[in-house]
Amino acid sequence: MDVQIRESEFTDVRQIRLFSDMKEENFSALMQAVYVQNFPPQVDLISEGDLPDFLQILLSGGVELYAGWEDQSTTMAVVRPVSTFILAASIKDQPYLMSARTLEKSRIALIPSRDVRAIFEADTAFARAIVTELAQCYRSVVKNTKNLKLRTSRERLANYVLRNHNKSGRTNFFELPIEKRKLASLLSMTPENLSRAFKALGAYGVTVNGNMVVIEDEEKLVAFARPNRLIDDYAS
Amino acid sequence: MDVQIRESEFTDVRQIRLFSDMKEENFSALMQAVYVQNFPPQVDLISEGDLPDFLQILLSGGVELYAGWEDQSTTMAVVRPVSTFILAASIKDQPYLMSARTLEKSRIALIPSRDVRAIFEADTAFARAIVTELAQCYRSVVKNTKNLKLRTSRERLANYVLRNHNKSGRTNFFELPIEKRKLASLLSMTPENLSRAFKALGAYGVTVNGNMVVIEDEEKLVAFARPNRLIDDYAS
DNA sequence: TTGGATACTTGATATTTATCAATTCAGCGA
DNA sequence: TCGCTGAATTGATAAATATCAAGTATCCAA
Repeated sequence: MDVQIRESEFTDVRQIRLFSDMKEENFSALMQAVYVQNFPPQVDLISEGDLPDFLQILLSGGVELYAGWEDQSTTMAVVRPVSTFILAASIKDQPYLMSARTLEKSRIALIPSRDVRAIFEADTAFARAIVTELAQCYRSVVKNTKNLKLRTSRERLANYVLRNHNKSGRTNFFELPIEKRKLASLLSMTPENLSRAFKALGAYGVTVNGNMVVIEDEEKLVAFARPNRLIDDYAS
Repeated sequence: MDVQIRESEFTDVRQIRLFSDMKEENFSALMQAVYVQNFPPQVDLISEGDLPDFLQILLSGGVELYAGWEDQSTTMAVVRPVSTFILAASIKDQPYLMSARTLEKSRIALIPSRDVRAIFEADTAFARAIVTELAQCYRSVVKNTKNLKLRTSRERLANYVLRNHNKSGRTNFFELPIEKRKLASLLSMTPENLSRAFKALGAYGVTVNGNMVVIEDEEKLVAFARPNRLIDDYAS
């Protein structure tokens, strides 16, 4: 089952912020402990409540983070390569607050949490990178909370469209990276409501055909969405 | 305006997790840079979007963290002594995502962010403590997101009541620590809706009189609220 | 103690969002 | 290519939540 990490993936991992400044010897030590697995779509990787044995790094594919309560479930985030997930639980050695499953065929590197914590003690650059990464994660969740608390579902969708529009190079179209029902859950709405919200954005020059979203009049959409850097800017 | 930090406060600060394991010399160095200010109620301490000059430590009183978008505003959290706030922004040297104002007469210690970052480099125990603290903050916000996305406003209120009930030693009553309209905003509802939600909890043995909340039948309330450790447990 | 400001409550109504049911559509394996 | 399955859409309705408009209670300062 387990496979060797590929040379190109080794380089990819080295380049993500969390590892880029580490001493070579410490990075090598971590990579010694790594093992890589391939997963088909829709496979559960971790379950909320479990204890974190591994820090996971998504090398290719896509992962959904979701959470449940009673008989409900909601999509919390979507992880794209190359990036780590469930860092906070690994560091604190506390139970996961979210579950994770693959969205597509995915390759994932696993580093024993124990090793992460060990190297953290030994490598100041790594420690600093972890702090930066955690602060970044924290800020992302705060932005998401503001998005949820201050906007209606239509406004959330409009800003989601704008963010993806920018991410995909400001061409006037982009492809939805996830199923609509997952997008609905991510934006805290029902699929029916999402469908109607997309229709409503027609008035601001947005048309949808399957996964394809076309922005015909960015200005109009911006006027409606009123994006804000303290909510929608992922970088800061 | 500025005043000296008191001996007892010095001890209080030393005891919070963030500082408890630091080397004595580094802690002293940080405390050299500290200055303390007294604020009346309803004073703005920081504004979202500003750059973080200081790490702030609430010594006594209470602070509200809030955020706005367009002409709306929402209470994001309430900070109680002794604890730090806006740590993530200070560490990342990025603009605040939230504003802060005093709820009551408060004493606040301010440490220049620069000094915090300097000592962070020098003291491993401090670095580790910051990581733990940030991971904790991150997990709190994730729990809050789950609370928002998975529960109705009544369920959020019921669980809020239970959490405060537990915090206040499981006597069958407690006093609301903030105004109802702030509580409403914290729980993402209108004051009118909060008022009605409290009434609805009457069916589960909750009665409210001014700030006093009485829990007559904990079991009934628990059956309705269905608290969950991955949402409502602040410790883990 | 008294007046005024402000919070809180209550009722009526509007808006937003969810639910339920019925199609329609799209992808995929036989 | 057909037919199956699950996703997406659409319409009708219900529930949750917000808004608006009075009123009532509470707190604080003169």
